[in-house]
Amino acid sequence: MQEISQHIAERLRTLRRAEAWSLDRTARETGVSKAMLGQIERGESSPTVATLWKIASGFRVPFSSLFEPEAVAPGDGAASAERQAAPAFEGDAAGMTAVPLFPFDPVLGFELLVGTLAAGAVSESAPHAPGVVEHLVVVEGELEVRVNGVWRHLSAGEGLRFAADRPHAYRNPGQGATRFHDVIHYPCGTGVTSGVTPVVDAGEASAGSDSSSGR
Amino acid sequence: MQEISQHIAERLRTLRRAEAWSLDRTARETGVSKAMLGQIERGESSPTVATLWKIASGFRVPFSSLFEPEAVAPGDGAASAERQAAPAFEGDAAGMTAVPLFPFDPVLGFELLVGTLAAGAVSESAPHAPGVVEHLVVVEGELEVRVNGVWRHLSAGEGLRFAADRPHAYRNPGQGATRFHDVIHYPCGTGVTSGVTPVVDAGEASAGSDSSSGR
DNA sequence: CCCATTTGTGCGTTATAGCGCACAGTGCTA
DNA sequence: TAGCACTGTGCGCTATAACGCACAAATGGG
Repeated sequence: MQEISQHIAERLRTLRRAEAWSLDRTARETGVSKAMLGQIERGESSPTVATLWKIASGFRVPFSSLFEPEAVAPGDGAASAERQAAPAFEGDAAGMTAVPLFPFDPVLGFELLVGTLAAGAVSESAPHAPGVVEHLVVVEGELEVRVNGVWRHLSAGEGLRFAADRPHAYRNPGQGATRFHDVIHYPCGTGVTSGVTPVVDAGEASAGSDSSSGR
Repeated sequence: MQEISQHIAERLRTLRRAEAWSLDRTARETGVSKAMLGQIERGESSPTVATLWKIASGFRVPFSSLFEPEAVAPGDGAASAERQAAPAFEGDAAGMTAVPLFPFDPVLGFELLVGTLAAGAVSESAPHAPGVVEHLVVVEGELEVRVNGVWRHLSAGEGLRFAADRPHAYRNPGQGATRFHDVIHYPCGTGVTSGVTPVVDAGEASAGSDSSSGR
């Protein structure tokens, strides 16, 4: 039985637990037989897309959420609200620093870096994995970004969105250092260490971790 | 035949066209038979999850992308790289401004706002839709954010991640205005206008809307 | 306690997914 | 032209999804 089916099994159990529905009730709400629901939950069957659609409809959740990791529960985010300190200094030979303020979040599929570039410095960036998108916002100073061979100029407060999966570069044309925020989004299912095999967004959903309270 | 299967049919055709693969080649790459691939493309069959997994593996795309709208192609982002100007002024009675620098992007499921708060001002925020997560980064000044009844203090350069689907508030305890970036992520399948029925991200599934589930 | 109802599982049957294979159509080459 | 390789489709067979039903165990009420 494949990993994807294990994930769906777990997801269905979670949904059912959350609603406190019996298999019987779930069958009535989803239009999928009780026996089949049981098979799916035990990972004994690989349901068709049509069946999964019925299930999602019955639970009134987005279809894609059947394949997602446990969403950040309303309480969890607040409970684990983390104050990110100003990042420690970290630089490279090109006069460029790029320090994570919010590390890669596999659920949201993004990270936010604080970058700095010394006056006159140029920094080349190798392509990220396919599908990676960056949004830059200049906080202080001047910044130019080369995308598709074209240098684009950004002043403080200005931003630029571009596909980061091809070579690009940064340079600081100003007299002083520049500081910017770099929001990097990775395609769903990939992360900083991108793999090329399809992954269930669950990532490390090893289950068993919440056998108690629902949401 | 259901709409979901139509969507997957289209998605498979798109993937195959993009790679310029024949059914035969695709069968070899994915391990799914040529005949079955043909059935799926013609919407004559509702594939199981296991089969879809094989297909995604063969095309080396994230599993979830089979259900997503046309992803931004690697080239498109660069071609459509947009320079975002510093936002025009826009304020409210509480001394708070929140102006989009990058408007909501349905593919990435996020938006980035530039917020300002006058010295001493307090601004309450109603809960966003369930699952919405915010990341704040203070660019200039001091900012405090109330999450779960607890005020957290942030200085310039510091950040905070929190679930935004419950009441929260901002206030500026400093002597001067504060400026911050607000990165808002919406759960996949939802956006600024959230829906609770299962939707293929590609389209508008018509379904009775019963938002009492709170998911 | 007994009884009725509910719960989840297993089984056999039905429906359909998934397959290998044959075949008609197409394009290329000698 | 004929021969060959490739392409997508249809068909019949096999495997499995999905089902209804029976049943043992659990639960709750009188």
